[in-house]
Amino acid sequence: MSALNDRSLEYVAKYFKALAEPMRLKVLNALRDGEKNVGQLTEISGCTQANVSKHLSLLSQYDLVKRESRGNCVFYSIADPSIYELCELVCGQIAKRMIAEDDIKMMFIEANKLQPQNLQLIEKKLKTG
Amino acid sequence: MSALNDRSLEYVAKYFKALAEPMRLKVLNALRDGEKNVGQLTEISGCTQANVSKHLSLLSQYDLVKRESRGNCVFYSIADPSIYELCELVCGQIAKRMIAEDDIKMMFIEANKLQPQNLQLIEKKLKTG
DNA sequence: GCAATATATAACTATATAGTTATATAGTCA
DNA sequence: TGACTATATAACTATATAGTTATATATTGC
Repeated sequence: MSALNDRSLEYVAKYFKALAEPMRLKVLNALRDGEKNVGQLTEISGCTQANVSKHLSLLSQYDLVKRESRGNCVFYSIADPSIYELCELVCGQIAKRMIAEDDIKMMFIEANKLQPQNLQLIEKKLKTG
Repeated sequence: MSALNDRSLEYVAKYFKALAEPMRLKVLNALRDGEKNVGQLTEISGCTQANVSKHLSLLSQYDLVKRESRGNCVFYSIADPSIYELCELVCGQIAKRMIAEDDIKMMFIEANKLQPQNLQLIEKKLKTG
């Protein structure tokens, strides 16, 4: 990434964007333990089949998943396991942050003698900064 | 990422989203060789100062950059160099793909005895799949 | 205090896209 | 062939956000 031109930056950005969706991450996560068909992924994801298909189409477009139709079904699988490295890197950083957040929460609770039920308020406070 | 709940997935997705913008990648790239102030980043990015400030604010929110105001200026720097690992991973995958694309282009040109000027048509074709 | 500079924010527009429902397409089995 | 199942797509709505211009907020030096 020493001398990336604008076109390359757009390409990289689009790649990150493909991973920047909770539902798509959920699908990719579901494919960790092997291929699944659209029906299974629909059930796991908890949203409509149409939506899952659209996400799979996008993931396919970026070569993040492989598509193979067998009989009546279409099976999807991870195209390149190295995307999990990406996720792990991100998760590592986020884990640190979550722990930090939890620390803040604990301190907040201590300091204000709050009931755990009031955590929602704190969450809100943390979100808005 | 073995048992990520929905909240965690959202968190990871948001993190990727912070990196899913060409302009933000440009800024991060500009910070590779050390801190820069907003004015410098504005010049490098080629967009308005307001826009750069907004992007920096977002990057700051995700702890991707550090903020330090000295005198009249505000200097930003990379908070955690490991984001470049992420980018490198992505770039590696994209590089493969770009080369593949170029190969297709060459074959296409050969096969159709096209003039290089007609590359736009091919680009379009490749985009639409 | 006042002018000048640097950065941040508010208000707005335009665009992209996640999600929905309804429908089309393709494969299976009688 | 026709009913049935599985997947993909079209059309639409709602929402998020990148970018803009104009303005507010600091900070410096006079």
